[in-house]
Amino acid sequence: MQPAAYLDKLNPQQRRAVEHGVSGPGDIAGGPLLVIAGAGSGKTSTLAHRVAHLIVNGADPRRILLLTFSRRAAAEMTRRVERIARQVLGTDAQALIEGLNWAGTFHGIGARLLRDHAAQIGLDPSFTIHDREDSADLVNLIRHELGFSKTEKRFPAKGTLIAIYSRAVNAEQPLEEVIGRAFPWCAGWNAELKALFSAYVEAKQRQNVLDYDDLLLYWAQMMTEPALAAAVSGRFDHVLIDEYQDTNKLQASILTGLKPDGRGLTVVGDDAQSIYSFRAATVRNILDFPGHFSPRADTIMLEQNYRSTQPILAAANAVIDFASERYAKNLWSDRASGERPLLVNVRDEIEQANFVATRVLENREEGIALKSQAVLFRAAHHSGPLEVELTRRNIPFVKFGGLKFLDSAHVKDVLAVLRFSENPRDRVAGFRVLRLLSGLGPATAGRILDQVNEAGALLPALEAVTPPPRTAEEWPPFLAMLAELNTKSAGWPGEMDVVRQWYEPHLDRLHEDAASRQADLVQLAQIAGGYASRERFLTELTLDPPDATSAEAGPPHLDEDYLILSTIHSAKGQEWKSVFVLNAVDGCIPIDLGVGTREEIEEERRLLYVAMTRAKDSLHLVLPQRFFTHGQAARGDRHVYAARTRFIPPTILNRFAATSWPPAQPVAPGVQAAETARIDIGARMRAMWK
DNA sequence: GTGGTGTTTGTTTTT
DNA sequence: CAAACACCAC
Repeated sequence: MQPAAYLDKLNPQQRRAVEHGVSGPGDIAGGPLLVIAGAGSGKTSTLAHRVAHLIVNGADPRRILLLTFSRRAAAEMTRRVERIARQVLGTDAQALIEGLNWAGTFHGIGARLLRDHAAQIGLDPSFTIHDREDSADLVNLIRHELGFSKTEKRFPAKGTLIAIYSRAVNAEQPLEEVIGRAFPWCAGWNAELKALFSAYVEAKQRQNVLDYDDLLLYWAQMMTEPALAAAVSGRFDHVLIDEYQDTNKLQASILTGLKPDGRGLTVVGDDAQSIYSFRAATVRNILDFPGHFSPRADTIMLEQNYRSTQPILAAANAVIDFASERYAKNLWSDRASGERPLLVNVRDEIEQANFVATRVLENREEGIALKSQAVLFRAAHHSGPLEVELTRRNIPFVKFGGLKFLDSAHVKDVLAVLRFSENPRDRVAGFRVLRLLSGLGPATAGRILDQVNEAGALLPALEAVTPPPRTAEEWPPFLAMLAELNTKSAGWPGEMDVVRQWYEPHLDRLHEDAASRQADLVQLAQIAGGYASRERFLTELTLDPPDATSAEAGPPHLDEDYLILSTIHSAKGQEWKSVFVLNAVDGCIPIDLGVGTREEIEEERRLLYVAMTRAKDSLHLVLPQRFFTHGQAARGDRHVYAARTRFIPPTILNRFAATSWPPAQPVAPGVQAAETARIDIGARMRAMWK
């Protein structure tokens, strides 16, 4: 074997990271390693090379745990590992990489480990998983049961409650501290909150459901029990974690349990890109990592940026230079260019949409595919006017982030039926399903679920129920459907069709726009076909929902070209030739809700940094000057004026070029308005013949 | 108890 | 401006 020729194109730092602890074939157990990887510094490539290098030197891929931030990232990583390994090992690589099946998110891997070890921790392996909304629904149920919905002073709403609970769990902080620091307006309810959370935990256990936090919490608890900890840790020789800056204390505890002495442990991340503190992620994890071990973990910095041109990087660096605490690093690029990032002033969001659509098409004429361009924004609804404009101009786009189609009522209904069948004790699912029947409200549903619970089995209990008179007609088909699911005769994904067939008349009755919702369900059935079983489908869909509406639509879309729309959060780890950042104004970046504490503002600053560093060749920040306020008639004129984001103060304006759009014209305002109108009508006339 | 109607509220990012 | 909530008629 040619010694490590495949490592030749790595720079010295990357190469050190890849070879850390690997002395030669068979001798590959190194101490803990921290890689601080600046934006665009080849982080994914370095991690993939390291995994491949370990395997090439004899590591057993079945005993490598690779924790990533999303399943998409895990798939991408696996693909790259395979490509690298194939260069060295030829066709043998295929079989080896198939063994690399412990790659996924903390939550996904947690779910697998918990099912594997369910018996040892008193868990029924058929547990179902509640997403955030299900958890909130269950909390709400308890909130009512305990009488907190009728308090004299307003009691926190379900969303707030689950947020408090989740933060306490993930930050490993006592309730008092969480409320004091993050939810000061909820102070004074400590005793009530404790009672409520205690009831919530009991309810989850009775119903055999786990929420997102439980997947981590149970895993962490397993690691505190020596025998179990040994069993779990013993599965893995190497543990590698990507995006470590976005992990929380609970996740760090899991790692400590897995690899107490740090041998075989590699974490990679960039403190400057930490943007998930609302999920209790703490940059302290990455800052304090080296000191957790003795001797200290080795730290390697990747500072050469291969992605962006020098002017883009200089502007991004200027923005992040104001950050208060971080690993000092000096990101540099040798991709020269004369083009500074552009600050584009536009009149309002309508003009912003106009500008972006126009520039995107111009870029496309110059040979930059739509797919190589992205529009990024702070909040999902910021892209609303742009989506209208893109549709009008027939520019295809795919949107990442924001509302998923899994959140729509009809999709949740169908999933609830499957979940109820899988785990009859799942009360949130059962409640939702029963209430689909006409004449059956919350009271009756609650009573029926109590009976199911007592009987311990779904079908016998339901057969014994006398439904209310108005439900009588719909009851037998309902039971027949559940019975068919129970026999598993339809197989998977056949069961999906069984449910859809039963659901169709209810859909027609409940929703005006039944037809378009029916189309969504066809798509859901198609997605279902991609999973091996009902259990895997339900679990993985909850933990890794399709992140774009048309992302899973299948092959027909693959060769089409489309523009990327994405929240900044969902843009993590990605790059495009041309990037547009919408609403680079105070109130949007930073978002007006996020300026409460200094930490929140710092995180907003990092968000802008992440957005800017996605761009390879061209970067536009768009600044609408007026925003029309909500809560007025469609053509109302109430508006507010916005200022340039505070993260680009006058002192660093020289890193940018500024312009206005549409370009100023030497005509009177009245004439200009008339011109705008004429263009608009012309477009409509042309559209008539499309 | 259910389901329809009118009123109020609160509004980010996601595993 | 949508969803949660309160209220009222069957």
